[in-house]
Amino acid sequence: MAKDRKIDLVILGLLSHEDLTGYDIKKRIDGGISFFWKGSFGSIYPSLSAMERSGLVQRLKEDNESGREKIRYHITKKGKDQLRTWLKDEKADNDLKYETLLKLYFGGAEERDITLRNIDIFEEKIRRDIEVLKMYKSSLEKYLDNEDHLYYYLTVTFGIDTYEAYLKWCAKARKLLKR
Amino acid sequence: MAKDRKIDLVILGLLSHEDLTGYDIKKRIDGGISFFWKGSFGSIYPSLSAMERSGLVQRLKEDNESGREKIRYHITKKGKDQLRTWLKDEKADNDLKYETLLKLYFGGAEERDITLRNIDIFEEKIRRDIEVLKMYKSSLEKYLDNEDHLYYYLTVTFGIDTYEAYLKWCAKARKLLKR
DNA sequence: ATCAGCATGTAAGGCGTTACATGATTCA
DNA sequence: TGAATCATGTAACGCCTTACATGCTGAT
Repeated sequence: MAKDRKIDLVILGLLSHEDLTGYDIKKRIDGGISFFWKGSFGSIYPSLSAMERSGLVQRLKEDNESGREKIRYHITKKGKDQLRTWLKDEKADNDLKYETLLKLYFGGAEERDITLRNIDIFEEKIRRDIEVLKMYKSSLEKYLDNEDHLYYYLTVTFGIDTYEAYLKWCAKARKLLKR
Repeated sequence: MAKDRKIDLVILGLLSHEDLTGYDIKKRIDGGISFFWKGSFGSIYPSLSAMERSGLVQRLKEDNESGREKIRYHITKKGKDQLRTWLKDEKADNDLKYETLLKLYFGGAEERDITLRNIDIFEEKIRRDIEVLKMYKSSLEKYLDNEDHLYYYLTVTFGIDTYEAYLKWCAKARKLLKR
């Protein structure tokens, strides 16, 4: 039952780049990292409150121009230390749940057409997603001398490379199933 | 809050191949499908009880040779229908959580050596896992005329192909980071 | 005026893990 | 005789999602 709220680390990581509101954090997660991590408001806001209580992040007093409620957070020294401790920790679980592969594995319970259709759907989704990643890639390529951008770039190329492997596999699988 | 216990489908899928005990099911999950799905006793046994109550699976009366407690389950007609309905359902969420990529993305908070080390660890794990997959592959190749084996084979090649893409990416990433 | 997007948060509940509890059997 | 494996199950608890609740702001 070790405390293992990965969302905390995601938030600390994002805050190590810039000060952000909970809403901003959600947008950052939905943007560049959503293909390998997800997060909802229902986990972000409680995490921010908890981390504020334990001194990992700080509320910034906004020059409340409007009166609109908006809480921007800043990472503290303690928060940065926690982030670095996690980065240095050698264990990392990559927890993959491919429902598509599950359906493929149990495909024998239905007609082949069903499996072929499921592969098509998977492929279509990947084709759409890879386009987005390629756009990210080309905009990141221009600033590889920026340290952070280099890291973003590497995650994006990871995505593109694996997605391309998926697409090649789809073609092979289709061929095998159509025989 | 839609009921969405995927473990139920995993179990129904496995039972569509053969009658199994809860313990057997755990072994099957840890074997061929663990690289894309996981499951623990704490979810398997409650799922079996629930599915028995709703008539998706049936206990088999063992010719209790020994007296040793052992409950083998059989999938019912209703269970098979549920499995097929799921296979035909076009939505499939492939939920990937790569903690390694998260650490990579936030790598800027530490020295490059840390990131390089994390890539090494990732690569070592993949190299080990790909060997296992290749063994599965070569034993499955002999029986591709068997419908079920064809499906197992396809999931295994999916794993091998993507893992090979990971390995290529590791080399590229290392090169970029060492400049 | 209306609607999309900005912005924060809570409540209920589902899913799943880890740890625990228990005991039989097989094999060295 | 002791360890590994077979075998079933429960309890506690953690994490997260979905849905709900609320209200402001900016653009059309």
